[in-house]
Amino acid sequence: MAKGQGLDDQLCFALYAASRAMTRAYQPLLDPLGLTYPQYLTLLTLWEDDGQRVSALGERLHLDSATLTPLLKRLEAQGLVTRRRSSQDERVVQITLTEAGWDMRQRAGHIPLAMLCHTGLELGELAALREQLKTLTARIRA
Amino acid sequence: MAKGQGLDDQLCFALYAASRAMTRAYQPLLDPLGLTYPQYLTLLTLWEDDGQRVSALGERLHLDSATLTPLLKRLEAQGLVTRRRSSQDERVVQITLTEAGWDMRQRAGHIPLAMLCHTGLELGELAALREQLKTLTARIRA
DNA sequence: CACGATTCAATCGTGCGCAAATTAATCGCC
DNA sequence: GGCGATTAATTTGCGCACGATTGAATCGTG
Repeated sequence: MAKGQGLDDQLCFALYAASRAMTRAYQPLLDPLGLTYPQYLTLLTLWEDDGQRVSALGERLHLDSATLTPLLKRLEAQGLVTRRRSSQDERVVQITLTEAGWDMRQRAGHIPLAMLCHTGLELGELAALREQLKTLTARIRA
Repeated sequence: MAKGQGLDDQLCFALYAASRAMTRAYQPLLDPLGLTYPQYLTLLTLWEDDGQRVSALGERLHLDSATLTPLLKRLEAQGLVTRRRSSQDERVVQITLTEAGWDMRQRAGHIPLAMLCHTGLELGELAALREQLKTLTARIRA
């Protein structure tokens, strides 16, 4: 049996397992807000930069419109965002936070710190791991 | 604006993005074999330990039977595994690799090294990152 | 101005991922 | 042996992800 071929030797499985564990860890915090994990990430993006078009959100989150369109419709149905065609360019749909969408920012404000505690990582460890993952992601995508 | 609240500050997003980037990177290698990424991980598990029951696979992969049952049916439809009820306990379904399932191990044998090259990581870096992710996963699940 | 190429979002089809409900078999305890 | 509790897998329903296609608006070039 060649070495490095087992499930537990694979970085890909460690990533896959960690990512799903992380998603599950967020769920008890997001459920009371009526949000899913990708919806929360989408709101994080909008809180940083409101009024983005769908394609810009997609570039930021690395999701395509086939994923975002229905997700944004669900956020709209919850009254958190509005979807409006640009008058300058009718192809473009701009996503804008509603009052409730901005309010959600406060309601979700405790989540990052709660998750930081949950991971049990020092701030420095967290930053180091995050940067390693970003580097890895950039290399993989290249 | 509070610090540590932005999308790019979140470890969760770095993990989420890295995991999906990794999955996409495997795809060109798996497509010719007719496998998806979770199917490949499932086969890795079976190559290590053939004849496992569905619940054992689930514990190994941290997937529940609602995910595995249809996935395993698709692997069975491709002729890579057989699903058979245990005669000792009719509730249990045992998953066994077929000849084609074992052959696939050779056909997929180049993938780990190819992906290692693709990440551009040294063996030591990879092992370190992998162990950090495992530790993180264990802490999150605790 | 015309018209092919491009861009943008939406749609369609497939395969996860997981909570909740279901069905069938086994276990435990009397 | 009988019967409620438990266990194993399946099914159902929903929300991502993503490749591929579509349809509409805009751009670019002649």
